[in-house]
Amino acid sequence: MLITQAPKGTEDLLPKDSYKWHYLENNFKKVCDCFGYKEIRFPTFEHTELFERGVGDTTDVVQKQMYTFNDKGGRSITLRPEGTSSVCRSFLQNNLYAEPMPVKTYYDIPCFRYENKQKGRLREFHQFGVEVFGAKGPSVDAEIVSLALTFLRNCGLDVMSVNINSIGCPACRERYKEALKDFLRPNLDKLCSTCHERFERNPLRIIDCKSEICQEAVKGAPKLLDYICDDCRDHFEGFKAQLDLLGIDYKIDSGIVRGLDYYTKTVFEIISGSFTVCGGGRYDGLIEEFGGDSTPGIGFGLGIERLLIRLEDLGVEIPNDELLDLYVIALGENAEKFTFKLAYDLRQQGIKVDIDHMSRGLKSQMKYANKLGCRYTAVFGDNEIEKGIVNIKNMETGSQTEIETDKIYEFIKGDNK
RNA sequence: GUGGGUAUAGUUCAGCUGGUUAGAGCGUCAGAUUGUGGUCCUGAAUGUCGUGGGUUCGAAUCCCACUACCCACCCCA
Repeated sequence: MLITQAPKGTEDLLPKDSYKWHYLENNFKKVCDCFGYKEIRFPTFEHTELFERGVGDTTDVVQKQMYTFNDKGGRSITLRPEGTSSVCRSFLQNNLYAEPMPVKTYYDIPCFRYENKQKGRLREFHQFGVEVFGAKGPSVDAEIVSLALTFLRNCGLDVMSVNINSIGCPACRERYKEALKDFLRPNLDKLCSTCHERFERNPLRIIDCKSEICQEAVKGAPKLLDYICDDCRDHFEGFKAQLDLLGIDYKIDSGIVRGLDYYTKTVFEIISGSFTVCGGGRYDGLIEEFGGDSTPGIGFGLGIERLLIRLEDLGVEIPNDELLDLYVIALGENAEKFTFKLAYDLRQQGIKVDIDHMSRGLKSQMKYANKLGCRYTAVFGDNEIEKGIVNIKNMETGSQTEIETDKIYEFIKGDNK
């Protein structure tokens, strides 16, 4: 049983669906290219400590969701739960800080988190991401949001909202935490048990607790935005101004806290339906945390599976541009040999051609061609081979054109434009 | 990790309060007078009824465990 069952929370990508992924991947690369981002690739696993330090060892991700094991050399290794930590590590290891700033990168990776499977939530999931280093002004913040939106819109996603917030720098957060605790303290006993525990350790989380009691207790609580320092405030105002400049609609959602420790100042989410399709923010202290010189950074992660689910729910058709140009049908043994060679020659020239491998009848081959989806079919029997002339059928219109066999390449190429 | 639901052909599902050879649509394959697909018509194949155990003369149907999926919490992409 186990051998015919993929591990929980993993999914196969089947041949009939792969074009969808290719479409999104190509689209993302193209958009990143237009925005001046270059691809970075890095290992699937890292030293466990990288994520403990980067993501934060009090976060859920690190505490209970990591795939961690000891390798044969006794090193503690973890399958990456996210991309940012690795990119920062690579930035330092490869001296990318010596390159012209800002350094703008993108990636397309699988990530791993051990948690309960649900729709749009897998143990191995895939994300597109972007990370920028060295630019501290708010225009980069707006740039990556606009990049994500451009990509999503190009994919056909039009139902979504952009929610933004600022969680300030560590200094403002400390001040705010104290204010929040002062506000909640009188009602401390009324909070739900988890929030009771959170009170000292991570009071910010109480704000978006779903329990009704806590929602009630949080009403009228001080807002983080009112406690951020002048520098953080200026940055946030600048961020909003840049979004306005681009005509991007957004909502300020003071509830966005994000579960990864490294975020500072800007945080944002792009929501569609019930999913956070894209989430990210600024992490100005992370490179320093890893031992580098203070370098601002910002990025986002975008869930591919979630995006695909949303596109499907909304009835958005992903175009399939991987269809065959030509399906060649052979009648009889002679023709099979002839078309096998013909297909090979056309394939050498870059035409997408397929042929029958089952020795089926004409009708079956036509049906097969139709199901595969192809632009043209050509039927070869002894007649065609002898005369060197064949009928090419346009599968969309049903019309046929008589052409010389050695003109097939020109015919299809000419039509490709 | 916690709570609830579901599990029947490739797929979506039907199968009444346990009773003989478990059904349908879609899909697949093959035909429709030996050279042209998509519509229509005809026919065929396919299930240890999620896995293991129990109750019973008898279980797809009732009970338990396990596994997977779905939903909520938690968290996040």
